[in-house]
Amino acid sequence: MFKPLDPLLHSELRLATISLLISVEEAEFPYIKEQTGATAGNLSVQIDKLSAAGYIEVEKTFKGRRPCTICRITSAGLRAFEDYVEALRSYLEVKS
Amino acid sequence: MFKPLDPLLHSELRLATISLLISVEEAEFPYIKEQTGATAGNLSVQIDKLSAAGYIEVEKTFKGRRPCTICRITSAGLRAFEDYVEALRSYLEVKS
DNA sequence: TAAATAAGTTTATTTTATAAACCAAATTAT
DNA sequence: ATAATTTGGTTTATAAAATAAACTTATTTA
Repeated sequence: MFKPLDPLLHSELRLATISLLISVEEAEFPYIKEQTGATAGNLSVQIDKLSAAGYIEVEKTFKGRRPCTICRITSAGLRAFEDYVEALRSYLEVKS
Repeated sequence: MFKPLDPLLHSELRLATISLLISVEEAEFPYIKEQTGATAGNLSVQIDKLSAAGYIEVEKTFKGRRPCTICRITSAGLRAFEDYVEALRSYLEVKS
C-alpha cells in the first residue's frame, strides 16, 4: 500500500539539496546554502550524509586560496531520487 | 525557491495516516495500523499529534465493550495536506 | 593592525521517531 | 473455573535525527 520512503531523502534539507543538484551539473557550497536557506553547519552535516550514502560526490578544492566545496549528484543519487518520488506517489495519489 | 514542508505531515507514518483518511470518510485504529504496517505504540503517538494539530478528529467509543478509536480527517487537515503536496512540488519538479 | 567576513567543520542540544513495556478487558483453551 | 492469549490501545524509555551554536583558519576591509 504505502512504499517506504528512503530516510536519507525524506529530509527537507537533503531533499532540497538533491533537487538542486539534479538540475545543475554541479554546485558550490555557498550557492546551495543560499538557495536552500540553510545554515552552514546544517548543510555541512547533510552534505556529509548524502556523500556517505554515495548520493553525491564532493570535491574539496580551492578558489585562489579560499576553500571551495563542489557537489555533484551521482547516478546512485539520481536513481534514489527517482525511487523516492515514485514511492511518494503512493502517499499522494487519490485512491479510488 | 523551496517552500517549507509542514513538519507535521513530513513524517512517513503521519503522511500515510492522513493519506488514508482522505479517501475513506473514517477509519478505525486497527485498520490504520494494518494498512500502514505501524506498531500500535507508534501509531498512537502519531495520531495524538495529528489530533493535537487539529488535522484529524478522534472519537473514542466502544464496540460492544471493547474500546474503538475512530479517526476522521478535518477540513484543516485536508487543507494542510493540499498545501504540503503543493510545497513538495517545489522539490520534485524538474527545473528548466 | 584590528575588526569583520568567508567558508566550512565539530560539537552540543533539542526534537522526533520508534520501540518496548505496560494496562484493562475479553476471549479461548485446559 | 481459571490460566493463558489476544485485542485495543496508552505511557514511558531509547535511539536517531535535525538543527544550532561554537569554533577554526584564512582573507579582506577599515
